[in-house]
Amino acid sequence: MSKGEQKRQFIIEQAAILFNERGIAGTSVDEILEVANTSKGCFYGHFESKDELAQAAVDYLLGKLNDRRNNTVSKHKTAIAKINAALDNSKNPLKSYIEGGCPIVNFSTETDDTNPAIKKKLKDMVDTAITTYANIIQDGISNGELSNAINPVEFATRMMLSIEGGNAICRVLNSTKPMQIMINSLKTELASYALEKA
Amino acid sequence: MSKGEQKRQFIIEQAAILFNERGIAGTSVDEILEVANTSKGCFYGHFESKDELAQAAVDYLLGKLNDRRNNTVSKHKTAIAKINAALDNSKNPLKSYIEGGCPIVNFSTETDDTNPAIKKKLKDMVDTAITTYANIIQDGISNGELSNAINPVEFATRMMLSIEGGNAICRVLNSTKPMQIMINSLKTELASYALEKA
DNA sequence: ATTAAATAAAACCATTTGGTCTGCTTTTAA
DNA sequence: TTAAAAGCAGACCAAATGGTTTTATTTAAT
Repeated sequence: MSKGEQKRQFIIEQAAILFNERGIAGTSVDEILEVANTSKGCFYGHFESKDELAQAAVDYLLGKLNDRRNNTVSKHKTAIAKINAALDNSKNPLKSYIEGGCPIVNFSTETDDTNPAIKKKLKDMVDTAITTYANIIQDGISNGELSNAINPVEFATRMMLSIEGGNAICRVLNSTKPMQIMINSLKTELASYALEKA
Repeated sequence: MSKGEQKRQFIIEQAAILFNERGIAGTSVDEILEVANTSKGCFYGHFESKDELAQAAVDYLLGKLNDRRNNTVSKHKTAIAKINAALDNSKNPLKSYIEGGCPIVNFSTETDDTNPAIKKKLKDMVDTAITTYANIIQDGISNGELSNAINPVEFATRMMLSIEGGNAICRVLNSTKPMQIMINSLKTELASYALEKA
């Protein structure tokens, strides 16, 4: 990676934090320059506009989410272990591995009516996540780990909803408890579908 | 209500829609003047600053939420009917009775790091809602409608999480299905705690 | 009819916004 | 080693921002 590419990447990463914390409209280019330790000349040498940076920053954050999920899931063998581990990824919404919390819920409101390109990125991300979880559960049914009484898409959807809701609510309440309650509940429910090993 | 008070209220209501849709930082005073059909002289006659209006707009939106919940809940007699009706209030996140969707999740991100006064309002609102739902369930247990196997606070918390998550996810996906799936699931779960009438 | 409140219109201000341009410095590849 | 390319700092800009004030007109209550 050339020096320029490094700088560009650094700007993206630093801006992503601000965008994720305060929103895109709520973050000025000057603030970005400050945290990225750079100048306007440099900035506009790398990006055509603030919006181009916003797109890149969202890509970066969603990519991080994606990597983390794939990584987590691939570390485990059984469907239950995979889902449980995925849930645990969201254990602490107040101190997330992504500064500022989950970008899906963070950007959804702001971009819903104003930035269709980013909205599309978020949609794809949610679709991918739900599909991933549903497939894991479906595999679990197929190989006899889980009862076919569980509905994969339904469970995956509820899981996604709860995680995102948990992110928002926990931040508002300044407490991780709601998320913990919800994770435990989903884990218990999932375990109840486990079949005895024949 | 005097004419001036009417105008002030009208400005609040119109601004609330914009704030709720695009965020506070994402809405300019000039845009507000336009939708409220008024002038700066009039605006600053009623509000000291944009922030004062933002506070008032959030109060207005949360008040609407509160009224709706109280109204819904009081219309029904049994705990199950009350909770089910409350859930149905969020049935269609894409066409909510509050334009722009649920203000809790809409404002939570933007104000979390930037506006402690509004953050506090949101927190109080969430606390109130969870407590209300938990009390309804507790009453249901007390009067023999529900099994004491249900944990009121836990159920109320998960309910709140799911509703808010549903609001965000449905808007991202441009579909009401996730919310419907979740509502049905919670209704079924709640029904499973119903005791036979002796 | 009188008076006070409400409103519109517009000029005005300081600051901030996103963005451009010039020119100096550093990389980098031949 | 050196020249071209890339990177970068900072002055600069026009437009928009939030906010203020003045002046004049309209409306509503007494």
